[in-house]
Amino acid sequence: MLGLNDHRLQVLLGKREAPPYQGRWALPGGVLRIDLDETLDDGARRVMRERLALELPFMRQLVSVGGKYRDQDRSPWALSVVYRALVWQADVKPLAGKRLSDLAWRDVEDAATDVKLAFDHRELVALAVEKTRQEVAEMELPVGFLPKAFTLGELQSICERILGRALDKSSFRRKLSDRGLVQPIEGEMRGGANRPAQLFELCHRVPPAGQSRADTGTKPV
Amino acid sequence: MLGLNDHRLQVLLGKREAPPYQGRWALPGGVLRIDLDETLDDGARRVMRERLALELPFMRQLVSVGGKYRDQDRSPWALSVVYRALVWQADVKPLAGKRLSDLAWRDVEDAATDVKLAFDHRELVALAVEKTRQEVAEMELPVGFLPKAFTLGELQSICERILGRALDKSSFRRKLSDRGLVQPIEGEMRGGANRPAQLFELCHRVPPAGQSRADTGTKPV
DNA sequence: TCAAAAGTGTTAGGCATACACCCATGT
DNA sequence: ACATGGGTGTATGCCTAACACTTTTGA
Repeated sequence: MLGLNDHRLQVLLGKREAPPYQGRWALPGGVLRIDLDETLDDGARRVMRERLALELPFMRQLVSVGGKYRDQDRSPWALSVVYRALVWQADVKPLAGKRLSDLAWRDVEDAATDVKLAFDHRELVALAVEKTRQEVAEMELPVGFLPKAFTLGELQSICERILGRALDKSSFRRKLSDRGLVQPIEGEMRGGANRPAQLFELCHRVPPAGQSRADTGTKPV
Repeated sequence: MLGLNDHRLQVLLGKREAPPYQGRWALPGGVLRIDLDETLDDGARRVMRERLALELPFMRQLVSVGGKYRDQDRSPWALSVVYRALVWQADVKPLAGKRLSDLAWRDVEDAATDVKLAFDHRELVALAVEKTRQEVAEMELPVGFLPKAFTLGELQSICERILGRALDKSSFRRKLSDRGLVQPIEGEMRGGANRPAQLFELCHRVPPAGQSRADTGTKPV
């Protein structure tokens, strides 16, 4: 669970109440319920719903890890399917139920280098951050993470916070329009203390029949 | 299991003897043995070893799929962790044991569009091919798939067969040397019916401390 | 009038494609 | 001699980072 606030990208960690790794920070998770979950994705959504009372549209399976010694105090073999979610921290009121004594947002840079996390969760955090940044760098916009309407400045700021670095305004906007990812709405707004900004929304249509950008790996010879 | 022959990239399919999907072609698989497999990767290796009597160095987990109705004739819930392997067809003598009545190599283009494959295996084939091609296009060389020594012509031919399209010789070689992926060996060879070719091997060292190519997503501002 | 953010245009350089060209060997 | 594949150089064009510039509002 990666969360964005006004400043930076963070990851939600919980402190484990019981062994293994008692007292260590870990990624929150849950167990699959074959009576409730029709698919893996369903299970991931259910766990998030139970924990956060929130419907998460932008979840993505990252990897599965499993092994004999993964959780040997409780089971002879354990398999975890790792999902990533993206949320606004402001939208979320996570509650430390279950087996966690505490919950906290932690900077991703921190967590990805903290060798004291439980299990292999440090690597998992690093993987999630890397994948997410790669997606944003390639302009796969974090759908479901965006409001219905946003200004280009806001969008850029979101991407910058996820990437952890500044972007060039002009290049950013050209890329957006070249690939036809967003379109203006007719109600402009956002006039805080300066020039008002045009509002945009996502284009969910297929790239409009033309050519522009296929990118299915089919490069010319 | 993707296999390369002198001409093209193919995928190994088996014909199912029993329901579900009796008589349909499917990707060969096996069940995890928590008494034998210490990790998921171990399990994947063991299944391949049992089926092909071959140690496969270049396996990669692609995705996990699971659901209530995935294999409902045999189990109320089924989870599959999908791996991809790359092999030389010539090195492999697969035998149709277990629950398969037949085995065959099939062109990947074919299989990835054949709606009659069992389960969701058409999508899985398409995914495996896409990922593999993307790796090759980005010059993540198929390690373990290459002989210890090879000529640049051979390497290019391998990549071309995987990608299913021709590559430019000059660009291909420049990319290799720019990124320091291969290095020449001092014993040259391969003089069939024309000029002999220098033999190369992979560089497994980290990019030699300099800068050249970091590519951890850290682009300049 | 000034600050601050929106919005647009231009330039320079890196990278990859495409192509042209020589080299060495067996037939 | 010539066909075949090895090996190398070069130019064109695209994409993008970098930056300069104008516009519009509130204070």
